[in-house]
Amino acid sequence: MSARQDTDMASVDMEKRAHADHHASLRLWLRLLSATTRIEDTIRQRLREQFGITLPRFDLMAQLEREPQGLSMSELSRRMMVTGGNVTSIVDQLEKEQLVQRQMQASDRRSYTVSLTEAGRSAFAAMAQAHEGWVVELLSPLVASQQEQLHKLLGTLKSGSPTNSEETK
Amino acid sequence: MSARQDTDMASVDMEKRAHADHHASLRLWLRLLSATTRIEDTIRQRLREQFGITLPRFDLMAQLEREPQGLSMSELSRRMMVTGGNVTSIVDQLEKEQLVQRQMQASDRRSYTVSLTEAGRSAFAAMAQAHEGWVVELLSPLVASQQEQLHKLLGTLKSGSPTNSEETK
DNA sequence: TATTGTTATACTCTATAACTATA
DNA sequence: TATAGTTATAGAGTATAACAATA
Repeated sequence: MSARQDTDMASVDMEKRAHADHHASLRLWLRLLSATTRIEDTIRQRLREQFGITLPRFDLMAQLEREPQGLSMSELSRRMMVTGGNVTSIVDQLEKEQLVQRQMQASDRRSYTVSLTEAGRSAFAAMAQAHEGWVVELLSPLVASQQEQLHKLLGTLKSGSPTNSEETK
Repeated sequence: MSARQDTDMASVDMEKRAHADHHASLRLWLRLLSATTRIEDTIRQRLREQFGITLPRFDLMAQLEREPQGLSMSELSRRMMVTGGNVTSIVDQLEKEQLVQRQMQASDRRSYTVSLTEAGRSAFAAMAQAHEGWVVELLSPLVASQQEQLHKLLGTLKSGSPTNSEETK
């Protein structure tokens, strides 16, 4: 067998392997998407039914709960990765229900600080507890060691595709 | 050490363990959600920029591509897990762009068969190829064996939480 | 000029419900 | 009556862009 032939065969094998891997990646992605969507939809539905709240509103409250001193609108916008107008609308709704409050900033009169009210804090505590229970329930098909494994694998993915072969800009 | 004490200590340990596990589950869920959302948003954005198509439209075409003989509106509705009116609207748009076609059913005049047109098939082929490349790229931080592992773990999750301890109805 | 936040608008996706035609 | 599909409507979530107030 010549080196030439070896190279040809190897390249054919690599091509086959690449195709198989591509299909495996696609199957993995579809499974990742459907598993996540199923859980997310369940949580969304239960939040609506049991607490009359939507996921973005819950998420905004969760951001505020982690920052007792409050956050500016622009910081909320950045953390929730949505544009400013949307944050205004969510905060408007939550403020109407007296779950959050806007407070003037002495230092910069353009800017507000948004924080949970006392009612908001206790409402969020109840929701967060239920939410955690649902998550535990929905992930329960995996035992603790499997969950740990999954957590690690997803951590590798989280970083944002560092082996990106596309143009950077 | 009495049996009584053993029981107490064990139950305290179990409680601690349960709390730790709950927080681990929550962290896992947040990581699962953010990883999936990041990939989904990237794909959604590229589909829009490069092909002027939305994810639901792409998904509908993907369903049809797998069934060359076509699908009824109600079957599409079932598979895409959205209500009928939405399928009508998506099919309307795709039909206007001549990517899919409605064909009368001889057997039941209430029902249509929707299938890809020739243009739809070739347009979808181009999109699907790009899509697969993006998925491969976005999952590339994980090597093949890790992807396989992830696929298995998600398979356990996929079934729909069989250890569901909540009321069934 | 740049930044913070609001307002106005538009679009997609979704669900519900009333409707038409056919079975 | 029940089913297949359409239409109308409403609401959530999102983005863009114009705007006012302040820096």
